[in-house]
Amino acid sequence: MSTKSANREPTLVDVAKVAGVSRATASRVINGVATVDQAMVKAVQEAVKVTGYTPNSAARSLVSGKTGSIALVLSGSDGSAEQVFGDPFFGRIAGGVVKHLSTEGIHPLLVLADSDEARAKAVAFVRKGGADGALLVSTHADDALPGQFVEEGLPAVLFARPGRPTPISFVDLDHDKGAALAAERLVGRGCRNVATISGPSAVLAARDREQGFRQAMAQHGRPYVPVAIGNFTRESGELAMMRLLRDHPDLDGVFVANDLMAEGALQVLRDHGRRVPEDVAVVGFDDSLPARQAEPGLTTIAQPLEEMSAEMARLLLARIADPTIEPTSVIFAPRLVVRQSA
Amino acid sequence: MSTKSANREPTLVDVAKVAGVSRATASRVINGVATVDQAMVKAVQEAVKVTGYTPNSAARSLVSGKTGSIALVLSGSDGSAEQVFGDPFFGRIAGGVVKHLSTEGIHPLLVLADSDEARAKAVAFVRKGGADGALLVSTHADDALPGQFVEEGLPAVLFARPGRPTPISFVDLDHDKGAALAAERLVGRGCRNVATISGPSAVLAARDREQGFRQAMAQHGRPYVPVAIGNFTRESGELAMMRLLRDHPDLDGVFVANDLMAEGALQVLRDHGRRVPEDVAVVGFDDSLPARQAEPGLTTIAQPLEEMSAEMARLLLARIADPTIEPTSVIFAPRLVVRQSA
DNA sequence: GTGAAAGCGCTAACAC
DNA sequence: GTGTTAGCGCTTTCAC
Repeated sequence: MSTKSANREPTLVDVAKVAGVSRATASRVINGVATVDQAMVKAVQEAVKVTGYTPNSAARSLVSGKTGSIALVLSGSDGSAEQVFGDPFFGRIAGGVVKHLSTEGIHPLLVLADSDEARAKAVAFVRKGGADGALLVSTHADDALPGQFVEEGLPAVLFARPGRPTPISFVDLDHDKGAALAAERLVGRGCRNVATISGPSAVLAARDREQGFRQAMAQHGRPYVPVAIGNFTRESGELAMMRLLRDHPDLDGVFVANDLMAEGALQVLRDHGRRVPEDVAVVGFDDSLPARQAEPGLTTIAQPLEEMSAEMARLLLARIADPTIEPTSVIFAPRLVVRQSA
Repeated sequence: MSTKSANREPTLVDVAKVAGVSRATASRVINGVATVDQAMVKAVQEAVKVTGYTPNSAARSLVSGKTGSIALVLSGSDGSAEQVFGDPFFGRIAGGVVKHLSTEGIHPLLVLADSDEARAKAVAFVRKGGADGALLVSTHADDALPGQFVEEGLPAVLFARPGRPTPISFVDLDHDKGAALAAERLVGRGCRNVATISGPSAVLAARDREQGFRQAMAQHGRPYVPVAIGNFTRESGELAMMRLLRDHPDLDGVFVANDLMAEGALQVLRDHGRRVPEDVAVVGFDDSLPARQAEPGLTTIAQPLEEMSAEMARLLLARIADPTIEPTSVIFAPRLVVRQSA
C-alpha cells in the first residue's frame, strides 16, 4: 500500500540503500572485487539477503556483452532431427551436459542444426550474442559447423574429434583402445575366425573402431579380418551379419561397431541356428540400454558419455572465461563390459 | 581504418542513420507498428539489409522485461536425470519442441528438475526472468511443479494432464481411446482370456490405460480382466508376464501399458513356448523404436509425440503473448499400429 | 577504498 | 505520423 516499492524485483539500488553504500560498491561486492572494505562487504551481503536480490541478467548482458548461457548444438544431416532426438546416445550426452551445467546455475540452449541453413543460423545466433559459446555434437565427420565456429573465433567445444584437423577443443573416446579390448576378448576366448561389422565411413568413430580392431587382430597374428558395413541401425546389422555368414560360414567371433547393429546380428545368428557365444561370440560397442536388455546379454565396450559431456562443458566454460587458452583435447578410456555374448 | 565504426555489431542508430529517420521510427518499423509511412518503412527495411542489423536481445529484454526464450523443464523423481535423458520418449518430445520453436527462431533452455531443490530453482529461474514461460514434462502425477508455476502466475504448459485439478494448459493423449483400440483388436481376433500389464499407479497415463482397457473390455462383455503391475521397464514386464502366466495359464491375449514392458513380455512368452500371436496375442503402447524392432513385430498404440510437443509450444507462446487467455487442453487421438504380435 | 556519472541498445511515453 | 527523451539495471571508468 505504500507509495514507493511496489511488487517489483529488488535491484542494485535497493541493496545499496539498505547497505548504506553506493551502487558501485554494491556491484563490486556482488562481483567479488577484492578492493572493498570488509565492513562494507558484510553490509552488502546482509542487504542482499534481506532484499532477496538477484542480478538482472539482461542488464548485465547489455553492459558486459556476455549472456552467461551456452548453446548445445546438435548438427546432423538434413532432416535428421527426429532420429537424433530419438537416439539415447544424444540423450545421455545432453544429460551429462545439463547435469554439469546445472551445478554452475546455467541452462544450455538446445539448438538443432539439421540443414545448412540451420547451421548458418546457429553460428549467427552465437555471433550475435545469443550464447557465449557452443557445445557441438555432430553426426558426421565432414560437418562444416566446427570450422565455421573456429573461423568466426567463437568459443566452441566438440564431442568427438573434428573430421579435418581444426584448432578446436574436443573430448573423445580412445576408440583404438576399445577395439583392442574387443579383439583381446575374442582372441582370448579362443575364436579363430573373427570378422567385424563396421559403421559408415562418414563417421570417424566407425573408421577408428574398424582400424583399431584390425590393428589389434594383426598383433594377435590375424592380419585378415573380413568386414561388412552397416549404418548403425539394427536392420543394417542384420543385413551385415547375413552377408558375413554367407561369405564366411565358419566364422566364430564378430566385433560389431555399435550395440544396435549387434542386436540385429544377434538375432540373425539365432535365426540361423548359431548359438551365442558357443558357436559365435559377439562384442558390441556403446553399452546402450538395449545392449543391457538384449538376449543373450551383450558383451560390449562402454564409453563414459556422461563424464565426457561434463568435461566438454568444463572446457567450454574455461575457454569462455579465458579466450586465449589453447585448444585442448581430452581422451577418455573405454571399458569392457562382459555379459553373455562373449 | 576509419576512426569511427570499428568492427562492432550494427545498432538501431546505424539503421536510423542510414535510413535517414529517428531511432524511434526505426524501432517502430522493426517491431511492425502499423502507424508508419510506407516510404519510411521501405527506407528502414532497406537500411536493415544494408547494415545487417539484428536486434540486441539483451537490450530488448532489459526494457521489455521479456527474454524471448522459454524453458523446457524435465521434472522427475530424485536423481532420475540419466534415466530421463536415456529415454527416447523424452527425446522425441524434446525434438518436437525444438523443431517447432526453431521455426519461430527461439531455442528452448534445457532445465533439469530432478530434486525439490532443483524444482524450486527452476521456478525461481523463470520468475526472475530467465525465461518467459515453461514447458513442463513430469514423470509423476504428484509432481508439485505445475502447481508452483500456477501459484506464481508464471506461464506454463504441461505434457499430460496434471495429477490434481490445476488451472493450467496441457496436451495429452486420449488414453481411453488407445486402450479401447487395443481391446477391440484383441477381442476382434478372437481372444477369450485377456489380461493386462499396467504401469505404476503414480503415473496417470498408466491408470488411464488400465481403466480405459477394463471399460472397453466390459463393453465387450468381459468384465473381468486380470492385471499385473510393472514399472515401465523391460524387466518389470518380464516379471509381470511370468506372474500372469502362472496365475492364468489359459491366457490368450494381453494388453501391455508400454512397449518396453511388452518386449519383456514377448520374451517370457517365447521362453515359455507360447507362440505369438497364435497362442497369445500382445498389444503394446507407445510405438517406440524398440517396438518396431522387436521380434515378432509388436502391434501397438502410437501417440503423435512430435505433434503433441509442437502444440505444447504453441499453447505456451500464445499464453505468453496474451496472459489473459484461459487454460486450454488439447487431447490427441492415438492410432493402432498393426504388426505381427496381434 | 568509495562514489558520481556515463552509457550498453532498446522501447515507450510524450510532445510536436 | 515522427522525433525527442527518459529510463530499463547494471558495470566501469574516472575523480576524489
